[in-house]
Amino acid sequence: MRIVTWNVNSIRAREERLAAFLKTHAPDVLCLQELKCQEHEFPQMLVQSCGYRAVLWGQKTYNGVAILAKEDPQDVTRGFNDGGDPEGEQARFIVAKVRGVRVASAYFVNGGALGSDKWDYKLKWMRRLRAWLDANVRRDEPFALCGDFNVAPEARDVHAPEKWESSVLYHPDVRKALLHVQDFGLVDTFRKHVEGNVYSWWDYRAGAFNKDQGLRIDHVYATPVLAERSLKAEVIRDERKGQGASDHAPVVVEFSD
DNA sequence: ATGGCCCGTAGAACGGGA
Repeated sequence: MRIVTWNVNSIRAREERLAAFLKTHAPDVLCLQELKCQEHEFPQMLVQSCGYRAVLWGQKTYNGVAILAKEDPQDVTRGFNDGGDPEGEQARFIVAKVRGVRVASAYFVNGGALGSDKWDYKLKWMRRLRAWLDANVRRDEPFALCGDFNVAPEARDVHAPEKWESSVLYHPDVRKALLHVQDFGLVDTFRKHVEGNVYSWWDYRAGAFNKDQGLRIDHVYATPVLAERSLKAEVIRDERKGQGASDHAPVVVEFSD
């Protein structure tokens, strides 16, 4: 069972690439982030013509998450439903069950600038995620937390750690917040299989991709019972190449059935 | 060379991303 996470940076701008990706890589589960569209604008017909079913939580302009699978995703829930967003929760979290595995597609908060309101919201959102895990996931069930975490966990996940330490993606405080999420009992499955400097996001500017100046911020974390089934992991770097690419590349982790 | 882009919403630049 191949699970993929991919921040598409607008689903409508990525329709051709999405169809080609589904045909070429045929994942069993594809978690998408940053749809940037409302539910009625999502390309359901295209997805179905590729042999997939999609469940999603859309939002106008910003955010938006989806889970695609070859069969209908089951037991779908959207958001934390914890009352943590008085003005309405942002579309950043969707969970569904596919072939016995519960999968979450999460779009963590970026965080703007250090010390900003968005930064505070990011850290708070991650604490809410941990609380959601505590209340909704059993440590002995096969569960995968997939998505754009907007956090690079370790120095080897950052092309220039000393420079990025003062950014919202790699600041010590946000790494600590991620560890608190992980301490629920989740394994960074990618690092079971790949050592060294491998990235999943590169800035559009400055030829960052060609210079491989990236960060690994897209992840597939799993409960131990699922993580022990992981067989291999890779970043599909080809998807970041050429015209019309998202600034994120898909991350694939393959599990035994 | 320490800056370089892309997307959606606009209906021109601007907010936002990372």
